[in-house]
Amino acid sequence: MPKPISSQVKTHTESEENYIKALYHLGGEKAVNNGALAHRIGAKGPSVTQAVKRLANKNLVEAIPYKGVKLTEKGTALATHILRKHRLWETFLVEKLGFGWEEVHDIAEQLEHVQSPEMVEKLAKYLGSPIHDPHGDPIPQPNGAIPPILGKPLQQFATSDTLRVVRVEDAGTDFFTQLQVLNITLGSEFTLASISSFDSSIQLRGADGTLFWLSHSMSSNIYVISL
Amino acid sequence: MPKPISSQVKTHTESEENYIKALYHLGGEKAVNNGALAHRIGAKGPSVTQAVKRLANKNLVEAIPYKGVKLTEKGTALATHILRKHRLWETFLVEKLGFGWEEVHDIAEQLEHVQSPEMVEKLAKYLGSPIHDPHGDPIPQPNGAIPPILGKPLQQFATSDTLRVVRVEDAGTDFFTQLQVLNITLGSEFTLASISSFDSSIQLRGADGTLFWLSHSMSSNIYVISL
DNA sequence: AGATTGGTTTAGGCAAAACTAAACTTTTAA
DNA sequence: TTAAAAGTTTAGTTTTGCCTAAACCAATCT
Repeated sequence: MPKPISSQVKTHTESEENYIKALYHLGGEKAVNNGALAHRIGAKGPSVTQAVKRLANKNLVEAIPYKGVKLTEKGTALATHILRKHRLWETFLVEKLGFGWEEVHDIAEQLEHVQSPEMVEKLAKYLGSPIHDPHGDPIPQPNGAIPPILGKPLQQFATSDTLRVVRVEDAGTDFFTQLQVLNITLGSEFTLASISSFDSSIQLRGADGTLFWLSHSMSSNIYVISL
Repeated sequence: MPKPISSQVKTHTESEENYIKALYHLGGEKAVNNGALAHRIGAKGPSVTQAVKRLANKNLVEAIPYKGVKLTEKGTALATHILRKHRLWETFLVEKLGFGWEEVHDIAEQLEHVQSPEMVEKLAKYLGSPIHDPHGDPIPQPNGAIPPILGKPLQQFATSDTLRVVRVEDAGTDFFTQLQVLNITLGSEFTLASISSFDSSIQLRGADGTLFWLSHSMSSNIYVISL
């Protein structure tokens, strides 16, 4: 068995990839400051300063001390590629393995670090080359292009509008279980029955006529289109 | 978006898991010496000595200096679980994504480190709870039980036996491409036409009557059953 | 403007995981 | 049975990636 060496050719560490992801999420083009990055990563300031130096050495970011960090073109390309993997895996976990929305994030966070370009494209094909993941988030394409971001928050619509849920923000387990309780999924359709002028909570009427209220913090994470 | 911290609960590092895997492969029950482990992992002696200490602290192995290392019960359980993941992922890559035999090992080596017991079992179910992977190797079951190891090397059969390929050893890319050239896959059936007394190469007759020779190094990695 | 506050960076530690060189066992062979 | 060869461990270094404490810049508030 001529297989002595584990021939993994990892071009980036997981930590590096996590920083790149965080920067993309927080800033995109714009510069991000140390504190925000530290909070997002879940590390302390000095760890971030240090990590940023390593990333700068690899030309993944540009940093100005005391000012902020931003992704280079190379860094942005890496970020979208990781995001592509993350969202493809989330799609796989939900559509093929039958996981619920709320369960897939942490697993996809591990899977996204697996490095094999061929696998990513075979996976995409296997899933039917989706352009949105189970939460409705756009899946970056192989060339880095980002499909349209669907919908607007419920608040931005008016009473008696007919709406369809096209995207939900990943706002933690409690949010998702509440969605499940209310039987709201991607594609659900409602009419906007009323908006409370007191706390801006929203009342919806389901297709079957049932009425229910959504708190502001719920509705601000639900994105819809008007039909 | 209350998602500041990446909540990966990794109980073992990848390096640790690789050592455990290697020990299982080399020794199973028996003790393994430093050199063999170093060769298998692709590291030098001192790195191994050090790693073994870390593993011993976690009660995954028992080590006697200058004598050897062996897995504890806990270590063996971890090893079979990793092997289960590895072989399930290989099955996925071949059967669902359409990869060839030879391509999947390195990718599965990354996927096997993803830690989510729920995912492993959903994946197994999704694949039809297989007990052998695409190479014919047994997939350890959730309780740690190892399904039967199929077949014996071609050498052990006699002229005019009718045979079916049930397993191939993972002997590197060249071996697999040669199999492909010869159109040999799991389930292929042959009769053993002759055995060279000179170099113990083997001549097979395919179902369609075609005759061809296999070198000893090829045939020793092909496992068959007699029909 | 000057001082206090807040955010950032440097300095110095620690653990994992690899390495080389040197010391130390164990085995083999004269 | 002792000496050389082979294999293993210790000692000390490196890099990644995190930490705390202390120093340092920047922005605000009186």
